[in-house]
Amino acid sequence: MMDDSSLAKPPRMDAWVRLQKASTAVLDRVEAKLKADGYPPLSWYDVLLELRRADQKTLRPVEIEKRILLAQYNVSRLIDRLVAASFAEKLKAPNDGRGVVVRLTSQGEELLSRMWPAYEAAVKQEFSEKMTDADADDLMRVLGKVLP
Amino acid sequence: MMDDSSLAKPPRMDAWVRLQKASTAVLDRVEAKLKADGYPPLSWYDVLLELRRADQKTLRPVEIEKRILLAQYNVSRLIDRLVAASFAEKLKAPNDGRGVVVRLTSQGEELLSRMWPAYEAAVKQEFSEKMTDADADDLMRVLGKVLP
DNA sequence: TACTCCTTCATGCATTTGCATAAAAAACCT
DNA sequence: AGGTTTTTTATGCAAATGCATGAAGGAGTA
Repeated sequence: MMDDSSLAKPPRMDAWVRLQKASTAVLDRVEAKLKADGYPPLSWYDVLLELRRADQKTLRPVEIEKRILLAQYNVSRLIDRLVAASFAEKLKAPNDGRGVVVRLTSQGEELLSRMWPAYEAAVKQEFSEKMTDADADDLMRVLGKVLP
Repeated sequence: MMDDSSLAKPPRMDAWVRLQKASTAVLDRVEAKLKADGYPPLSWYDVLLELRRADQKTLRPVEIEKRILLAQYNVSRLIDRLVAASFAEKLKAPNDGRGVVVRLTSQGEELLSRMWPAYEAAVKQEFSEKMTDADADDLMRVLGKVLP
């Protein structure tokens, strides 16, 4: 992940490499646990959670795209999968002939409730348990600097 | 990415969410820059770099699998793509009839050299520049706790 | 040796992603 | 109003990924 041509220690490049390794390692393990328990991918959870938080439990796809980190065409297809699984429904957007509106269904809410304990437990075991609150604050502070 | 059912602040769950968002956001931007300059994905760079570091610039696929974070079948196919692009070559492994050995080619080395400045610049702009060395040390320390 | 088990690597098939583009309505001109 | 640009969403096709499985050699053991 990095060159070693410069002999002076480049702590920020090391940090970059570790950031990528650590985050994907932990994410892989958390997703693996959820899948082992029969749950869908975390991206499903993320979208449904945004819907639950939203006014009327309803969002435009564009809004979903802004909140989670997915390309437009991926959001479009993820929504279709959620609809096919009855966790959300698609309605015509009022006041905008192009648009669509996605609404959380009761089955979607039920999935969120059922999934949360497993999700929380997995994150706890793979992540939270291994650090202190002060560590978490450090992460929040530093990572806040690189966000959009 | 998280529930809000508990009112007490859960700083470590927030940190988990931010870790995922920040790392994918920055990675996306770095990869986008590299692609815009006509370079292959970072996973190619990662493998070639491991090869360059290795004895004889040669590694078994299993070793690659351990060093980077990819499933066995993905490593197998990534290697095939590298070979097809002449950045690496596959040879029969000595002393192991099953095995294969992957060796960096001169074109692979050349790609590494050419790609490094673009890669470093992108990481600098999207990541390093936004924090201090002390911040990077904090990241190293905390993320080190959650690694394998 | 013969048997079983493990490791290493590849691959067919289904799902997901990326890329380019299309279609349709809105928004913004002049 | 008429014309151009932008926004919103979907989709065909190619590439990549995940999953299950297979093939073939190595390792251990009786």
